[in-house]
Amino acid sequence: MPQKPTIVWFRDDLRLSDNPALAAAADAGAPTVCLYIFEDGTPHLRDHGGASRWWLAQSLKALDASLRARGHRLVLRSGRAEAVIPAVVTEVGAAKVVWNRRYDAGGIAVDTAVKALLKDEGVEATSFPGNLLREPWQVKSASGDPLRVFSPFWRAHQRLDAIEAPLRAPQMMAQPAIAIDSEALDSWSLEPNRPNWAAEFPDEWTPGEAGAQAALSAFMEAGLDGYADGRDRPDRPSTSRLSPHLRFGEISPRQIWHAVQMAAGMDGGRDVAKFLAELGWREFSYHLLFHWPDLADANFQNRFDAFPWREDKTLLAAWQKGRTGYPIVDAGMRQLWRTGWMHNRVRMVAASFLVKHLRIDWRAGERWFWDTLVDADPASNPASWQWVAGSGADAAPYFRIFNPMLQGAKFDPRGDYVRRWIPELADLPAEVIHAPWEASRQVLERAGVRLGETYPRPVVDHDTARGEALSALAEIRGPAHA
DNA sequence: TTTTGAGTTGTTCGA
DNA sequence: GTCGAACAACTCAAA
Repeated sequence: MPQKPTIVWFRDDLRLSDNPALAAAADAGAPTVCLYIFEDGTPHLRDHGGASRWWLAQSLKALDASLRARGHRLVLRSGRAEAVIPAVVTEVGAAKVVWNRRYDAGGIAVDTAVKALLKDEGVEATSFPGNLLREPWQVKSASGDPLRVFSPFWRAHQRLDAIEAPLRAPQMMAQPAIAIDSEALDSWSLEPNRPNWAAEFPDEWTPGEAGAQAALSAFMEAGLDGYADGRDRPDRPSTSRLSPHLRFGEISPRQIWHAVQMAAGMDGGRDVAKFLAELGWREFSYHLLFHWPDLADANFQNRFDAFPWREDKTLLAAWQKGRTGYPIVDAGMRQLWRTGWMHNRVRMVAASFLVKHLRIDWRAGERWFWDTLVDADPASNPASWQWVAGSGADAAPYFRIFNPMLQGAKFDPRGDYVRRWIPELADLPAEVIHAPWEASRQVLERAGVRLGETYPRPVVDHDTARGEALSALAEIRGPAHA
């Protein structure tokens, strides 16, 4: 009598190494069925955005290829997990289902319901921690409460037990005896066509576990040294670009943590500490999402419920298309559209511009990023938008309004980043490239720039917009009301 | 128990 | 030119 199979339910953990659910299944020696469910359309779950759908398609192909190299395959199904899981359990006669946890309210609700359904059927269901360094509820203040400020959170996080070493990919996984139907990936229409706006994505990215490991190695070779300062420079390749790999769990934070610690020796150093703190921000975002489940919908500070946001479709569209007339903002928005990613420093400037200069609700920006970022993350995206808006935990001071010209001059001093993404400004000298409207007529003419024709004039005046933002913020000043 | 100081990412103004 | 102060309100931990 062969052992009954175990179903490994893959979600945002599309990797074989350091995958606790997969390792547990393999160690138990039962035949392993590797399953992915496309759950879009499930109520209270957030559907993938467009760029995420592209990445997901590539990542599923990569995972399937790795499994096939081991004589396995990835079984694809779509629909609601509460229906799909019991159906597959019946089809294969599984005795057990395992998965790695997720932390958004909708996902938790689905997983809890699935677990209950399986229990009723006498099928074992076990979830594992695999996608964070620590479970969100493990980090607490001295009084046992969740933390709302990053620094105390990160200190408390680091005071806990050492981070365990990552798990190896399973050597052996027994095959199920029967063939299992799989849907065709193409039938999900994850990849765009007419137009194929992702045409340039493959030049930028290698989704999948091998691509993630390669990105980590490349970063440790070239980017980690000098990271503390270099990470602010969008004109340089000095960030890890691991975010989409982490988003889909092609690499675990624990693998990154250990690789970087190993490379740095025990004492670390400023660059390593700064980089690991970025993992800390991801942990903090999940901590917030777990304890405040409506993070993507509701102002963390409810006094912002009274903020006089502007509904202006024209301005929102100008921002989305990279046509605000502020080069650093537009370069970022165009990088986002073309590559599915934007440098972190520019994200802050572009987000601040939408929220403060245009006074458009941060949720509109959050949704745009959700749709266009390959790393669109259910925790980091809303947490960071709220941080920029000033409505979030650990709020930025309300008076912190990024000046796009100063930010450009400081972090893209030669203008190379702007030139790369806004070719119509490529011939402008560095002195005026972050404020073309201040250039003389001759300089503009020599560079072939006609403001209002080849490149927009600023959609708002910085000083005016700043003043208006400050008075709008003054309106909602004062203690938060319960 | 109360107090104190610091808190990812900034800008402007006036001396 | 440089430099420090000012720009809220609140959380958290150390003293």
